[in-house]
Amino acid sequence: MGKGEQTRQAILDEAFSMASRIGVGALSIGVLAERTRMSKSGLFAHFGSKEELQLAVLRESQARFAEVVLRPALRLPRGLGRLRAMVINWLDWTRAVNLPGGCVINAAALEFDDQPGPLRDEVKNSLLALRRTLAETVAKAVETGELRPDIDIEQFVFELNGIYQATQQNRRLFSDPDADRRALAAFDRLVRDHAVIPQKE
Amino acid sequence: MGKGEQTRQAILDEAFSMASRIGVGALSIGVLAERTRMSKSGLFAHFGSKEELQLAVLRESQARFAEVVLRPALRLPRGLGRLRAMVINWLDWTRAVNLPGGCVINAAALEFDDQPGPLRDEVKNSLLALRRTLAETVAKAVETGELRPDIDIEQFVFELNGIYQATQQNRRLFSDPDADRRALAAFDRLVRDHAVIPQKE
DNA sequence: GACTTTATAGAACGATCGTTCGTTAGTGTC
DNA sequence: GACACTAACGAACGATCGTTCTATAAAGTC
Repeated sequence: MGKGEQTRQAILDEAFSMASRIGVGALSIGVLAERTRMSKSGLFAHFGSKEELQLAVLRESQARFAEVVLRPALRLPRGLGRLRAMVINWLDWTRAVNLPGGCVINAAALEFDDQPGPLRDEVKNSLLALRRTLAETVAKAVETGELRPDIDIEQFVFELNGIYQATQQNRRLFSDPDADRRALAAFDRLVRDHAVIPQKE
Repeated sequence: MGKGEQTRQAILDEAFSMASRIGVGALSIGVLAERTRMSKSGLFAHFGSKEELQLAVLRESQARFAEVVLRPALRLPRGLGRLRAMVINWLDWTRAVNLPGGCVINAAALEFDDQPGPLRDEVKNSLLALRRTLAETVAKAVETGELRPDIDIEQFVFELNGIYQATQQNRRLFSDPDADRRALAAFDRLVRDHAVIPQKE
């Protein structure tokens, strides 16, 4: 890795953590330069524009997500176990990757959802990709015979996302110590309602 | 209503709609003055500080929410019907109140969840109040004998919030026409799983 | 070690930020 | 019609914004 690539990565690291706290939109080149002990212009040269920097942060986030959440889960045998692992990784991946301020992309989704442009597109594609992966994982739990073949997979993913969002809000805004437990309870109910063998409780 | 109060309200209207699109944090006094055809200083005088303006927007949002979502539902007889009405009002209250960019407070929750200060506190209190109202409404559906007496009400509200968040993301970011249907499906499943008489499908 | 390429710094740009000040215009009261 | 009070303005403040230059220092290549 050349010198340039190295500092670029260092900048990105700092930008990543900063964006997690204040949002991608509120990133400032001046402040970022201060934190990385560089000149504004020196830092700027690595990206060419603020928007490009923001995009880089979003891509960085996506890459780490794939590394920390998806990859480990996809190494497990397909089926409910893999799905469950993926969801659990997802629920607290921001801890695993040292993101003090929560998922950058998820926050950006609300920030840019009605501001057309490259940033919004990047966010959209990221989240769309995640949904596809989740959908495939659910589909495979159908193939293994653990989930019913007639389930609405889109609906299933929709509800998974709901669980994630609710968990994040409880954890981050309300510091709720029960957030994890609630998330798992919701997930279990979701699975139970779509399992092949209906289990009375 | 005096002249001052009148323009203050006009400013707030514009700020409200603007904040819904770009976020409370990105509000700018200069831009806001332009849009309301006032001078920056004239506008500024009504609030004294930017933060006070932002707080006013959050309070405005809370007031409208109570008016449009809670009040109509609370006039219905207590029980599942009221709960359902409340949730339905909640799900698209931003349309009813002409908020092109989605709920201001909900967006602010993600924006400020790790930035301590008055804004965060205001958001937190708003959402906490909503949760309390929802919890009471659920509790009354237990009293009427429609929901089981042993249910975990906090968990129920947790999942309601998940449904809301998922619906908003599907609608706003992905322009999903099925968002409403999915939300109702999730709500019905939630109710069914906690109803007094377990209904096989 | 000379040479080319890359990386960083420094200074300045015009624009916008939130805020302050002094002043003018408008409104309501006696 | 004089008076007090409120509402709005215009100009300016210092700070910061993203960006563009030009120049210097470092790294990589032969």
